Amino acid sequence: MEEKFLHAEEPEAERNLRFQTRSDLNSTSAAKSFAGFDSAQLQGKFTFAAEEKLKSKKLIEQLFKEGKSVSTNGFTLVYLVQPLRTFYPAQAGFSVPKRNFKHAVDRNRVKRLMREAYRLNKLPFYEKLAARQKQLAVMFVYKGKALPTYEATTKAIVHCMNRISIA
RNA sequence: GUUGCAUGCUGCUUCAUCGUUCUUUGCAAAAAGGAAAGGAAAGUCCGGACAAUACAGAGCACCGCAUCCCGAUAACAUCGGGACUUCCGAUAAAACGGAAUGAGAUAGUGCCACAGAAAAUAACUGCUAUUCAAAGUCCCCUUUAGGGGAUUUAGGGGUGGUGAGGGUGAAAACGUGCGGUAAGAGCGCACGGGUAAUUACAGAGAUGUAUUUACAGGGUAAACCUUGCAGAUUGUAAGCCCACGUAUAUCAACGCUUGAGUGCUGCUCGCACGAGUUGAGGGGUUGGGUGCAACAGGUAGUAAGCAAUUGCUAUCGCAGAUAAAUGAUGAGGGCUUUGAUUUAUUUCAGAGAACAGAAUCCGGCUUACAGGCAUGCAGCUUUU
Repeated sequence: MEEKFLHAEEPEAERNLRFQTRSDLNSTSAAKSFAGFDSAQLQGKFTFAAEEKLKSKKLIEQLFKEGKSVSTNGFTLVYLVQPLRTFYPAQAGFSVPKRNFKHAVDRNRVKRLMREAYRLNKLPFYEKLAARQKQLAVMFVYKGKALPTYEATTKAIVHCMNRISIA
């Protein structure tokens, strides 16, 4: 991936400098730049690496404060256009409120289903974002009260991702 | 054989595809290999380890505990062995078995559903004394309408006395008998029972037996509370380190060789260093590492002990996330169950799989739990 980035065109790299944060510059980790993203690399790979997860507490707070949302069938997708410290076009998190599921076992089950659905269906979403040179912070929240099935979850997640409109 | 209850153990499995976290090999990358939730990980109710802060002593508050003896343990409110009290079961009575039986209801306050007159001390009702009115009966006087006296009352009103008769309740003011009284009452007496204390004896002790004295006291302390005993507070988001960042933003105090402060120390003295130090406030980071996975450690054997448990030997390395990994999907095999089928749990088809997810770590306790296995008890049934 390192080499691929070095081959990237000069003007495009320059243009994307604004996506890099100060900490990126300090660590001089060029691999973390969004500029190096190439969807062809991920073709046929359904990974979900640590860098694709939404982990920063600050960012999550900002997301819920300023983000827009789309929902289907109890699944809500909160998203925010925001420069990230990764070369992936998006970072995703999954959440299930304690209110509807009392036991941790059930919450974990729903989160795992959502993560699986996202992992297997994220590629078209990534390509769409990469084409427009945008990075997105994304959080899926399940607000239903019954345990969803695998099929229903997949359907809803894909539907949510398709409905997002990026200015 | 079957059903139920109790206790203990167990807590489906294999493969494929695509992933996640940690880790090993590797300079690195790519890649390959290895490991990855529980008996309760839960509740957070106790006890510790670890850490920071505080600490002369005493008291208050708060929180917890509650029969006795011995033992186990790092420790405990836990565990083991034995004993006592109370209650329940069992029995003719015991023996025996079981128990969320365990300071105080005689310090005080509160509460006691439904029913019942009434749930704690009074009222109602009843009983009873007296009185007023009324009515009846009898007698007397004047007279034909009244007056006076006596006496009576399952009825009415007033003033007292009385306490458990009211049969409802989980529980009704010690029980039975005699006396006593206007009527009654532990008001008195006899016998019996209860509570508290004294003394004696038995016992290691809880306690038991006897004696004497006093008392009348419904239950509830898992309602507050009282007594005794024990306890510093906080909680791994503790704490430590690094990075980032501001050092002359600003304000205050003390000090600049007449010595602020720092180090040594628990403190004082003393010695050394010595020009800044401390506080407020503002700004920045809200990242990474460590804590943090080797132990009161697991497994097996063996020895000691009634047991809890402990010693010794061998062997194993067994989660470490942080918006939080340990997964998703598919197929098969066992298991349970339903329907059909068969000589046959033989075959076919469908359905189901509990409670529940590490968050610093251990020892307990409590609560939840489908199915399976083992043991014990009880009921029913079959055979002998």
